[in-house]
Parts: sequence; C-alpha cells; structure tokens
Amino acid sequence: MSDIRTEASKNFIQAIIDQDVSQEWNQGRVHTRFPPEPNGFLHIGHAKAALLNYSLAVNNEGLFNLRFDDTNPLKEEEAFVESILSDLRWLGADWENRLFFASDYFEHMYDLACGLIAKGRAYVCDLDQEQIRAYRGTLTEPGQESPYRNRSVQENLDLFSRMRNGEFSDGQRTLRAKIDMSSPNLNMRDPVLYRILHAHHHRTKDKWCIYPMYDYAHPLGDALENITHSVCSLEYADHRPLYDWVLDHTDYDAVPGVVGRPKQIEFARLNMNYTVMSKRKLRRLVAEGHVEGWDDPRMPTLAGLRKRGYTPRAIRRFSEEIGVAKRDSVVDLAFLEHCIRQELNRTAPRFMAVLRPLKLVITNYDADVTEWVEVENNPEDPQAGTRNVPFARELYIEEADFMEDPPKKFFRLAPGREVRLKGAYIIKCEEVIKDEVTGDIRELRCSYDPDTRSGEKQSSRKVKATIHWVSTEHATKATVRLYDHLFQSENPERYEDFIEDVNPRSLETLTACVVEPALTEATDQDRFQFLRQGYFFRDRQDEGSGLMVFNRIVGLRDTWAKTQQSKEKR
RNA sequence: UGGGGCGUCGCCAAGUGGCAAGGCAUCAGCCUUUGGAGCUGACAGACGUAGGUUCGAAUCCUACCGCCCCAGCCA
Repeated sequence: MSDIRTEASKNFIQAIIDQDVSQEWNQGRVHTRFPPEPNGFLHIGHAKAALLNYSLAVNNEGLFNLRFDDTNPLKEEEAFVESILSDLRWLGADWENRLFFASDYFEHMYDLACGLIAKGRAYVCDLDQEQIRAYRGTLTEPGQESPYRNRSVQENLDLFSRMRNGEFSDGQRTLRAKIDMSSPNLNMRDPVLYRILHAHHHRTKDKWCIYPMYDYAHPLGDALENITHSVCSLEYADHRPLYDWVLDHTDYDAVPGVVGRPKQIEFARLNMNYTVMSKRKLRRLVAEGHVEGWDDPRMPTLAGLRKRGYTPRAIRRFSEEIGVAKRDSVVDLAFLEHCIRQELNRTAPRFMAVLRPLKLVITNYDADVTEWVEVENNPEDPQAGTRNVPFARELYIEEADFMEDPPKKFFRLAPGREVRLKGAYIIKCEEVIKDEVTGDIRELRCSYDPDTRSGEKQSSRKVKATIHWVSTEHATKATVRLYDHLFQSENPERYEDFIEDVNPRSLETLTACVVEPALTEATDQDRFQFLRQGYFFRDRQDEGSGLMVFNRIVGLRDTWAKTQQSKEKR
C-alpha cells in the first residue's frame, strides 16, 4: 500500500505524534485503531477515519488495530461485522492479526469496575432513566446528587455483582461513576458506566446482562490494546475529561501486557455536499426505498462506491488529500470525482459505446465491406497498445452528436457538415430521414471521403469534431446506468425533511446501448472509458446471464455541456 | 444564558512574529482524430471584526461577532 505514505504537509495530529515520539512518550510507540460500531455500513466518512488511523500508523512505523465497538447488543449485528470487514479489506487498511472486539474485554472491564467501586469512585444507582435525567441538571444549572451516591463499598460491590448475575431487570439499576454533579461538563455528572440489558450479544451470546457504556469501555479498550493515540471525531472532545478520568482511576495498567497510556485526539469528521452522511439518514433512504440498498451506487457508503466502480486507490488518495483539521468542513463532491478521474484517465482502456443510438448510413460505402480500423487503447499509455474496430456502411452514432439546427458553438454533425468518425473517415451529413408521423429523426444519410482514413494521406485534414460510433452489424447490446447526485441541493440537511431533496433523476437506466465488439473480450477488466462520455464499471453482479451492464462511475469533464447549462440559467 | 471546539480565496487546506503553500472549482489561451487528457496564465492587496503590543502580526494580547457540539441507561 505504498500510496498510503505521503509527503503532504503534515496535519496537526502528525505534529502531536512527532512531539510524542521525540519525547519517547509511551516508549516512542505509535499505535492507532479504528473502532467502528457494527450497527450499519461504513461510508466515505468512516473511510477517512479508518485511513487516517491506518496511515498515521504506517507513516510512523507504528501499528494499527481494528476493534469493533460492540458494547450495545441492542443495535449490533454480526452481519454488519462482516460488511465492515469486507469494506475495510477492500479499502486496503491492514490490521494484520489485530482484529479485536470491545466485548473481548468485558471480563477485564468488569473487574476494573469493581476496583473503581472499591476505591469509592463508582456506585450502584437505583434511579430510573427519567430520574437520572432530572438529577443531571441542565446546561446552565448544576445537577443534584443521587440519593444512592453514598452507599457503602460493600453494598455497591454486592449490588454490582447481583446486577451481573441477572437479579435485576433492564433499567432497574446502573453503575455510575462518582465524579461531580456540578461539573459544567455534563459528561462528568456521574455518568452511567454500566446498564442492565438482558439482551443477546452477537459475540458473548447470553453471558452478560450488564453492558459497559462507550465512555467507560473505550478508554479501557484503548489501554488494553496499548493504543497510544486514540483518534476520534470532534463531538467526543467533551468526553475527553471522562476518558482521562477512567484511565486515572482504574487499574488498567495492572492488566498483564499493558505498557502505556492512550490519549484521545479529536478531528473534524468528513462532510460532503449533495449527500448525507449519518447512519440514521442512510438507513432511512434504504428503508423507504429511495435507493436499492446500502450498496446502491448513489450511496456514499463504501459498498455503494465500490458498486459504482470507485477504486480503493482513489478513495485513499481522496482521504489523504482532503487533509485533517478541527474545523467543520464540507468537501466538494467534485473533488472525489476528480480523484477517480485522475486515476482512471491513466489506467482505463478506452472503448466506443453509443448510449443513445442514432442510425447513420454511409451511402457511398460498399455494403459488402468491413474494414478493421486501428484505434489506440489509451492515449495516456502507449503500452496499452491498439485494437481493431470494425467499420462498415451502417453505423450507430450518439443521438446528441447530431443537431438539425445547431447553435453557434455546436461543432458536431449537422446537415451539410463534416465530422470525423474516430479512427476512421471524415463523413458529411447529406440527408436527414424522419419518421413521417412523429417527425422524429430516424436516420442520417452521409457520404464519406475515402482519402481521409486515419493514418492515410488526407487524414490530416481538419474537421471541427471527432465523434464515436459503433458498426450496427458488429454492435453488442448493453445496459448502461447513469448516476447523478442523490440530492438536488448541496445541503439536504437544510430541508425540514431531507427526503424532499432526493433527486428524482439520480438514476437513468439506458437499455438500448450498443458497444463495440472488443469490449466483450475485455474480460479481465472492469473499468473503462467510453470515449467522450465517461468512466464506466462493468457490474457483473447485476448481469446475470443477459446483457452486459455498466455503471457510470463519473462522466468526463464536459465543457460544452457546462457552457450550455450556464446559458440555460441565464 | 454553562462547558467544549472552530473561524485563512467559492470548497478543502498549509502557515505557529518577517513580507499569504498546494489541491479542487472557476476563467482565458495553446494543443488535441476523446469539446477528455496535457500545457500556460489568471484567481485572498489580505487571514471573522475592532482595538493593542512590535521595526514588523494570519501568527502575541484584549474585546466583540459568527458557526458547530453537549442535558442517551447510543456510539
């Protein structure tokens, strides 16, 4: 994964690490982790976090762990563990043999909690959920101490073990840290450490009926794994004092193998325009059928991006280049698109495909002849070589490449106008055949100039445009799916209900497309540039035994379309 | 209104007292058998605002303004 190491200007976390290493803090080790909760699919924002942690480790000769934060059996599922694992492997993050689960440490965490009780730093509280909320106070008023706050160590120990033994019902009691009910930081107002949940856990099954809260489990999980830098998102900054409190008062360092102490560092998580990034919202898009699933190519999920045709390399590049900082930001989707175009321009073999076919007959070309013209596979990469494309009297061209009454700047085909057919001849449009009833353009009659075949004497003659084409006789049918932004506005969150902003034209399925025959033989590849149109991903998953199916990853930059659009706006 | 975080070009983002990197986007030109790619050039007179310190400030100080997060037995 050589592309993960970069020389980019260093971010503030790397600056912290530099200092820590130089001061031999934690023996100068760097050990990071990515801690997903298995309650949904990973999205591009998670990719940023995972890759940040991974590259921090790689760039500093450190280690990187994957740890599932599975402390809430009510929301977590084995299926999500599987999807996260495969997404991360696909992305290229490598945790080697260090795959862990917070639930691996439940026993240690329980023991450590007993230690907290013994030291008088935690107590069993009988207040119910509403009461705890009422006692917590508000942002501006201090809370009140629980009447159970001063139970004896003995009683707390007894009660806590009975909680574990299942003697109480869900929600009946909690274990709380004894900190400060008047702290201006609400997280420090005697936070709940353990709750009773008679629930089946995907890993520990029915062994436990009490589960640790994130704020208690996370620092301990980090500590037990000898994590040095616990990188998380901004909203946890308020939790850092609690993170440190747990480490301060718990005897985690007595656990065999523990050699240091982690610290939490927060960064701003990724936001992007024209999409939503919260699991809750993504779940709704799936549940309400606005998309076809978590892996719908319009989704910002890794599964979606993968099905769309994005490469892990492009996503890595993206997360590296957007940088890391602490200010809320919204990255332009255009930058993600830039990253995949940049890669595919170098690597994707080119083919001709006509998405919306218009028949074209070359009237002065022999109907019995097929010429095989040579076309380069990738002008950016001479090594890619050339292929032969069959050229004949009847062709398909792109509907949009002809206009009967063209505007000024349109320089493709029009009545009486000349254009080059890529790799073949210059043709001239002589006649437009229309449907007698509807008036729709049915066919173009053209003449060709035999002296202008690519590579021949007259071939240097200039025409205003070169268009792509496919011989009707040799055409292979295909289905092509064109994707557009999932949302119409840059910030769907601004809507009272973001669903209102879903783009009704985010998917267009074209079933009458034709592609050149050589594409059928490109069985070892999945990503192509369809000349003049964009980059496409062969979606074998959806092909069954029928037609080839291609998903448009991203279109080519199209300055003509762009100027047309801005004209429309005016 | 308590606490925490943040404010540098349309969007990301360097810069940590010495004369505002880079990328994306945008615009212009060149080139081109992809209106792609490539190449060249333009693009913050100023770093939320106002004061102050200093020979010198985006960088230090003060005040103010704005945005984000926190009152789950979610993570």
